[in-house]
Amino acid sequence: MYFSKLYAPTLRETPAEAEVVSHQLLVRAGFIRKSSSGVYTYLPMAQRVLQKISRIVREEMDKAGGQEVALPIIQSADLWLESGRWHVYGKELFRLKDRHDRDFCLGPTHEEIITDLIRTDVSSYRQLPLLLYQIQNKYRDERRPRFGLMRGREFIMKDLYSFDKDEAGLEISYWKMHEAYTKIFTRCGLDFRPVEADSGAIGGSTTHEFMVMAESGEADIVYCPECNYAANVEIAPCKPDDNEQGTPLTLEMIETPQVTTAEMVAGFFDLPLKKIIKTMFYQVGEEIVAAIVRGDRSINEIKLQRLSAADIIELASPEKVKEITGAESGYVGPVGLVEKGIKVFADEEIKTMVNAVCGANKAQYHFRNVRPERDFQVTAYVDLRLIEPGESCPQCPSTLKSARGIEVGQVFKLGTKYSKALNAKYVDENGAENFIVMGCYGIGVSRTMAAAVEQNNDNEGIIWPVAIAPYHAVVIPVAVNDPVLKQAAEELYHELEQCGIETVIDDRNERAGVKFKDADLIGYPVRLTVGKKMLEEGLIEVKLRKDKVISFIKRNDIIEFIKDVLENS
RNA sequence: CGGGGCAUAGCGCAGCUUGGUAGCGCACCUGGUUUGGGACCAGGGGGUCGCAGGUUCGAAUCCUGUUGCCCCGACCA
Repeated sequence: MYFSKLYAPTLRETPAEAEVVSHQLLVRAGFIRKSSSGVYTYLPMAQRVLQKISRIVREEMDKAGGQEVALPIIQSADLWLESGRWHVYGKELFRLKDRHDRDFCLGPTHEEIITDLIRTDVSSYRQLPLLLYQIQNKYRDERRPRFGLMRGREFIMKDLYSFDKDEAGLEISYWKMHEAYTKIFTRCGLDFRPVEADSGAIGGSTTHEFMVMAESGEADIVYCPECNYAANVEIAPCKPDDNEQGTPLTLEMIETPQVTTAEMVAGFFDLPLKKIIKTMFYQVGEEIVAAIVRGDRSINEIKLQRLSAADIIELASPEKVKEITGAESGYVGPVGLVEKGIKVFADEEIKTMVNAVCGANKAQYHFRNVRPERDFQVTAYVDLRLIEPGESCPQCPSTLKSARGIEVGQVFKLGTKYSKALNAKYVDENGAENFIVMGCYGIGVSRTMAAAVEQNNDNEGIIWPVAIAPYHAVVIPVAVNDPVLKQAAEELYHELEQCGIETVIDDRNERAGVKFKDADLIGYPVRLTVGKKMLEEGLIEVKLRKDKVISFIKRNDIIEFIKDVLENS
């Protein structure tokens, strides 16, 4: 490709609205432009990257037995009413009406559509397992689109749905996909981890999220450096720490003016934070429940939520807290709550606390020498806290580290949720009807592109992994008005192209500095400069984007050299 | 959805407080000089100042409304 013809308008300045580095660089390097909030146009460079990612995804899906389909983006409300999600999906569903005033939506995901498809055409166990996938635009009217491609309202996603006759079959499909995902992200050249995660509103038991490791990621994860354990902090199980024991003393109420936070309480009583009991109230549907953890811990709301059937839990309003306890938050505690009919969920660590301190449910007072069970009742002891780095790995004796990740894929076991809702059954070997057992497996293709940039960049620009780079190499003739140099660059360019090395030749009548800057910004893995050394000694200057080293290779050896570099990257 | 901010040329911004008919840098076009890390000189094109009302002799500037966009939070495959 001749750069002079390439539609890749680069920008010297960073657009003001771009916050994260992937957004800034993709805009600056001429890959994307914003159309409206959370909606982007992909320019030729981005399109090439997306197609490379898609191609890798397709190859691995096909290898795993998947078959590609194309599903409607405009979906009738009827199916969504049938599955019940028309009302529960909420405002994130892009809804529209046709000229007859009938309801439709733009597909945010395709469980309804695909289940509808197979329920009419799949009727026998002989047709199972079946793996169908699609790579298409998805639509979600995000409350707050942000971070460029990372959280858009229109985005490209691969979804594969598996249909099995039973749980055992689903188990096989699930791990097949897990393996395929591992291959996909490995081939894309990304540093990633599959992590155990919360299955959220979609339901189902097991789920893994595939996280590209990057500081800018939205997900907090913990992982073990020794074994393969990794989990989203939302679900990472915690082992209770041993509490300091001692002779139980008598409960006392102490006046504690203006002492409200756990840190202040600890300071006031001259005790470590771990001797404090922290009490939080949550609104769970119509009910208010209390959750208690040690002062040095945080409550994991996901774990709390899993204890109830409610979809949403949120911190109770200060008014509610006062109404129930008679005190302001800061002076609340678990004593007497169960007697008032309030459920109290205590973290497992609470159980063995001795001579602890908690709010007295009376303004300006705390209790000290509190002991669970002697001084207050709990509804249940459960794992309720947020894990912290440095805690021990659940699988091995090592300690966990923390990291942040960008979720680029997830694998879910759906079970029979949708087949039951939409009545998708098959007849088994014994002639009995059963619901089809489903799984769904998504990869954010456009998000993967952004994640790749997020993980691979420096001050100068993007550093594309070879497998998904828009082009492999750029040839820079240092002066295009020197006919000999220009000719040499042209020949090199054509030879590279003929060898299947995707190349851009920067034939613009620009100073070399401009071309170098753009090459770094765009992030071609290999840069070939044709300059004085070519004319004088027959040497081509080679620089790899990912490192600083410049080497000179004989013109005759250059093709083999580049091939070698690309294959080993 | 709560809180905050912004909207002036393709991009980044100034002008607004104190109304007088729009400017800077980059980009773009023409000519010339340059040519290994975002060159220089000269000339040029491009904006109903987000939109709609209002105040005023006169509004980018003041007032009201409205739309879009961004950030923080809540929420989320």
